Amino acid sequence: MILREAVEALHIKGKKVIEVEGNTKIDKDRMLHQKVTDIRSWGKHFLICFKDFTLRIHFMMFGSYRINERKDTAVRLRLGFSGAELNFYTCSVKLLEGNANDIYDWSKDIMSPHWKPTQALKTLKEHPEMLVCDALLDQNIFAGSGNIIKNEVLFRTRIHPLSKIGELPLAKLKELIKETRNYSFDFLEWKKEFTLKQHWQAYTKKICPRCDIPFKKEHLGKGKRRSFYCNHCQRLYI
DNA sequence: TCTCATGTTTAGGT
DNA sequence: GACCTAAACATGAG
Repeated sequence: MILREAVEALHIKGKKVIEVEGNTKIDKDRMLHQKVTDIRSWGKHFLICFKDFTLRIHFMMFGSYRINERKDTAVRLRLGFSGAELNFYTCSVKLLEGNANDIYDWSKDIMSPHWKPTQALKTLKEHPEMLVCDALLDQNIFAGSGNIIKNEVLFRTRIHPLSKIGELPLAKLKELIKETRNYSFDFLEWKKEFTLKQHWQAYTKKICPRCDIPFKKEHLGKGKRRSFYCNHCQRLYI
């Protein structure tokens, strides 16, 4: 989102790529002299659309970018335009064939204006055995959510990470969905202000700010990702 | 200096 | 095929 907004402000839409560089294995020359048709994002994917294909950038854990400046480290992909330059580092780069609208379901992107909570609800109901800690990391349900968001949303909604989706009362399930989007917007604002870390209530925390007892820290769910939670105030639905 | 982690894909095993 | 695990990526925080 932050990157997309920054790139939109460059007004490269309609402009042609005049320089490509970098150590990516993709056929980057395909973008040379091609006109950018759109700048988009879906979850953690950053997309630069061309007429017949789309460039997809995913920053994984350690990716970074620079706009109109360069880092000393090896560039994975550089796109040059007249008056602007984009540099991407240590990221996953891919060319997707066809139109992005045919590839991406925008209603699953938790920050999109096209986001549909009913869509998330429907998919969740199809997986009653799924653990909430897994659901909040599932990009097919909550595209854009990640491990920080998972921990913070479960703390805010007072749901234990090992709760089963099928055991949550409907109202609680709806609250979970709503709060995932809510927190994502807070996340975005705090990230822009460089105050994200200060606002963490659960993630990396040792003590529950609500009841002052020690948090549990465990690696839970399919991906064994870090979970910080309070055994006292986060209820286990099982 | 060392370990771990905002994430995903892929290769391999059972 | 379903399901799991480890590896790879490679930087920066604590």
